[in-house]
Amino acid sequence: MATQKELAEIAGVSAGTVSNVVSGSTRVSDHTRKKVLEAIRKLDYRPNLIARSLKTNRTNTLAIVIPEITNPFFPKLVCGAGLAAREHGRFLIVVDTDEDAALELELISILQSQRVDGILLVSATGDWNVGDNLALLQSGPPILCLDRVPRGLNVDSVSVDNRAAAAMGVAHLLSMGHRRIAVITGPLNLTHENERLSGYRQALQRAGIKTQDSLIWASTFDPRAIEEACHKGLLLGSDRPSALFSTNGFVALEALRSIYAAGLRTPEDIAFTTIDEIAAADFFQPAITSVVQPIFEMGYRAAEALLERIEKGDALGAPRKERLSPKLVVRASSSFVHRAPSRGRVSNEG
Amino acid sequence: MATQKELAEIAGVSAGTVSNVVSGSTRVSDHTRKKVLEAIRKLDYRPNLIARSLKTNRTNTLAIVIPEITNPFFPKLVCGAGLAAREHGRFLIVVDTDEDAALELELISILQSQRVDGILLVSATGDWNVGDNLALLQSGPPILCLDRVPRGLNVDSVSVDNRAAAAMGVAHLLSMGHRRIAVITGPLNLTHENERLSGYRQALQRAGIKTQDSLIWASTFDPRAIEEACHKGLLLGSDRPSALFSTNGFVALEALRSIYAAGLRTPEDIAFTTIDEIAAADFFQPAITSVVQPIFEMGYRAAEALLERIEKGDALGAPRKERLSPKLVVRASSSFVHRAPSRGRVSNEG
DNA sequence: GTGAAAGCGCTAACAT
DNA sequence: ATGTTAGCGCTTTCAC
Repeated sequence: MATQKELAEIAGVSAGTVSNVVSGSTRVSDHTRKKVLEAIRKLDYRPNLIARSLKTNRTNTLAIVIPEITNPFFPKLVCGAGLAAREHGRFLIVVDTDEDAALELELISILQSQRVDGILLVSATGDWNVGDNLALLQSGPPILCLDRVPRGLNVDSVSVDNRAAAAMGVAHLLSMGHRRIAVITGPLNLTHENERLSGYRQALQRAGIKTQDSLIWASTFDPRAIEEACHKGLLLGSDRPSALFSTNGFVALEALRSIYAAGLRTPEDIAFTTIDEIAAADFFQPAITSVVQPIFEMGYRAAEALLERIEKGDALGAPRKERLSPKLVVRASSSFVHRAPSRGRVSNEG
Repeated sequence: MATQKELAEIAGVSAGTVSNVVSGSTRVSDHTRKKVLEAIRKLDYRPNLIARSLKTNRTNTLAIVIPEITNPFFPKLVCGAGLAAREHGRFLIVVDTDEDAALELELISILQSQRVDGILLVSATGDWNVGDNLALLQSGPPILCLDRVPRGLNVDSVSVDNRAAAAMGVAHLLSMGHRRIAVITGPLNLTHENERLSGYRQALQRAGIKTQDSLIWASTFDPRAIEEACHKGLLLGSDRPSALFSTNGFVALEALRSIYAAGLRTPEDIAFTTIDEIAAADFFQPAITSVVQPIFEMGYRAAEALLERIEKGDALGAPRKERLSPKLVVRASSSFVHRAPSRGRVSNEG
């Protein structure tokens, strides 16, 4: 691949002048510019950004690190961040950690070594105080946590008010007349899942209802674990909760699978509400009530905030924790249906 | 951020020795190694990959360029490619073009300037002969086209046998007794969509059935366009096709929306089969018959093939066109149901 | 307006 | 085994 030096020779000018044409920093006469552009065309010249970055100490690149690209939640986040990055003339690269904390650490380290200008992190790690990796993150280009805000990482963050989101959904179920409401969560070592569980407790407490451990189904992102938790919970028979609240879309889809597999219907046998819209949501009959997060906006806003931090650095002051508001979309799955105790039943019919 | 020079000073050795410790190329005595490692820890040193790449002329990075990260098809591709890249010690970055040909070109150009070692391209551009951008792609790091194989880009490619995939699906509908089969496609300027249409024609021809233009619903990736095409086609009343074949998962989901919105059922009112599994497929009642592509494997194989090209270069010979085989998964939506002509009806009931 | 030259951080060939 | 040095391709003073 051609270099500026080669261009300079062909165009009969100095390398510095070529650089001025390419990056447009200094004024160049129309005549020489033309000659240089001609040479560029002839040699298929592409500026070597590696060399430029080494010199200028910036890459014009932002990275977003996500745990699981196949979970439809994250692509939406990426889209928002991508738009903001582009609007600010930056390039956004996406990296997938496969929900693996060790891989996440390695990839972040590479990105830092790559000298990206900043990193948007949706961490698979709930607590960065564990281990001695924290120092690595504190030095280097700015990191902003989005969606998930791990403990021990004192950086900017943009996330949804998770506690309010859950409280909102559970309060809605309460308002529909439900009193025996179960919650199913993802891994509780993740702060946002924890916050959502706490929102569930809060809503019940405000309604004067005592939380029961048997109604808190703490699970993981493993479909089998979710199925197991649901199966156990749904087997309660006439003691079965009248409503189930899921703390995220991935778990929700698996939970619905279990509910249907058990031959139960929403909302007749068990009412259902979840945080996040589930995939192909409009095909569900009846439609699923959801607490909707502004995912795209969260990505967009996060990239904006990260860029501000990059530009201003410490002048921006201490880490800024931004929270966006979710909103409730009421549909049919959360209704209250009077139920005779005897109706409770579990089957494996498809 | 610390440099090797600074490390050298602290450790009381030369910069070259530090480099040897960091990159492990030459043997270093345990004693000096220890001193250097100590300094690395103390200064939070992260090697500057920019500088390394400038020197070594490789970045250890592969890029995958996809048209639309929110379409669940592409994340699966990314996963496969990511695994292969990791297994070969490379870093994979993902870039989204938003199905925009101009943006795609710009992003590829940046990646080339970034000197990634190779690019996996799922192009939004059907024909690279148009315009004068071809030269840009031919020079620079190797590109491999996957899934979609645009015209005019003479590079390695890995894709599915699209013609066979469509022929397989349509042949299945024929075997179920359907004779009047419509097809709905994405944009036909994309070669893979074209190949699939051609597979549809082939299957009908083999069965001795003449294709009718009114049964070929050429659409785009715009949901409204798909809806319109379906609406028009489904309005045919008693003349309505007895089966609909969709050439991809995105279109399929929108088509099903239209079918249901028209108050029709699969397969009773219109049988349905599609290439690709649709999102939340197992929730559809009856389940949707699909021609399934080996998406993950395609991504994996593509990254492998690209790496071979990177290692061996022209020694590998002319561009290699690899085709993977799809397979048919028969479910309930494709059955044949005898239909009284009068049953045809269109409504807007939800 | 243009050219000459230094240097970004690193690797690798060579010298010791 | 370790130090010295040149140079990757670019930007950016500083002269002219």
